[in-house]
Amino acid sequence: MSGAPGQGAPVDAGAAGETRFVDTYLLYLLARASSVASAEFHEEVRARGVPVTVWRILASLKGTAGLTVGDLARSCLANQPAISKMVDKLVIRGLLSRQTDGDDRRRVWVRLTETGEAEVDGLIAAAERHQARLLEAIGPGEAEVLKRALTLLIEHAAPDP
Amino acid sequence: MSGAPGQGAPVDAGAAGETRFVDTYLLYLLARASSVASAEFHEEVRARGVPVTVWRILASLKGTAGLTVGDLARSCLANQPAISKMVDKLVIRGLLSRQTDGDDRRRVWVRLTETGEAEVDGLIAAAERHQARLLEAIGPGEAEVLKRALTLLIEHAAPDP
DNA sequence: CCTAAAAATATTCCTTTTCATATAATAACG
DNA sequence: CGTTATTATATGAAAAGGAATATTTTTAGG
Repeated sequence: MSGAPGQGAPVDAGAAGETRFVDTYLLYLLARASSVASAEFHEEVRARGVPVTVWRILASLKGTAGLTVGDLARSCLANQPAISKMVDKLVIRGLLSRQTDGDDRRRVWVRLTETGEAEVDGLIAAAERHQARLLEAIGPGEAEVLKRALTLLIEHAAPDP
Repeated sequence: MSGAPGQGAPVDAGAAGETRFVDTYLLYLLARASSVASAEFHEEVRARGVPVTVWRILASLKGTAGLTVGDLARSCLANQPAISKMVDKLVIRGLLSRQTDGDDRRRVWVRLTETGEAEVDGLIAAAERHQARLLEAIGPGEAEVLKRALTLLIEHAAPDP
């Protein structure tokens, strides 16, 4: 008696008539693009035993002389408490160091240790290889168009605080 | 914008002229654009007492005759167990219904109830208002360029199963 | 100065997500 | 057909994340 839904064939995921609101919704398109473009590389990162959040923390610090906890959180697109806790663990694991600022003792500088540098260097090399493949797949011209449009969007959507 | 992460410009890298790897990394630019562009509206959604995951579930179902749990999870860019559990709660709250497929009893169809439809209609109206403002801010031509580039990226990065 | 407000980080509590696996049903194949 | 593989969803323990708040330090105002 448990009939099939709607008697006729119900929708499958998105094969037929895409009349859903979300399919024309810019924020969804953005989220989806980010998700699918990152999926493959994030898989590779996890396969190396590195959670994506950790990758973001390490990558954000690379090329800096250290970031405060708050700036690090913003760079990781994450909340401050989440980063605070994750930094704890990475300090324990020897990848990061913490140091209270000398002038303003509320602030805490987070830096890569030698071990952390080595770890992130390998990850960045992998990221660059992946990005090269991705850019080749979509074409360099298209990549430039995309980057420019994204930058413009970021500027318009997020006025500097 | 109390709890919303991810706004703002690239973090100060310290010495002038220094450029971090992430600041030229396409996947980071994408994640940041998505985060920044969504932050304001997600704040509005949460202010209505709706977690973002719930918004995604409801919005994904709108305009369909139901989705299976797996398809719903993919549409929400989330894991299957997470969606399975959240659907549980929304069924209890009367926003969704579950029904096992008649032909293939492994599959479970998830649908909006009348209450769920009413809830999502209000959210979608808000989303459309927000999107209109966003598109106006970046300009309609730019929006088209962006949508086209994102669609292309999705097609190239996501091999359809 | 002294006190009130603001800022940066840490902490607490609770919800959600994740990872791995269990369960159940269908498909495939000899 | 019976057995093995595969697919879809659910479940359970552990980790992560988020909202609210505490703590410490600095800044501002009178």
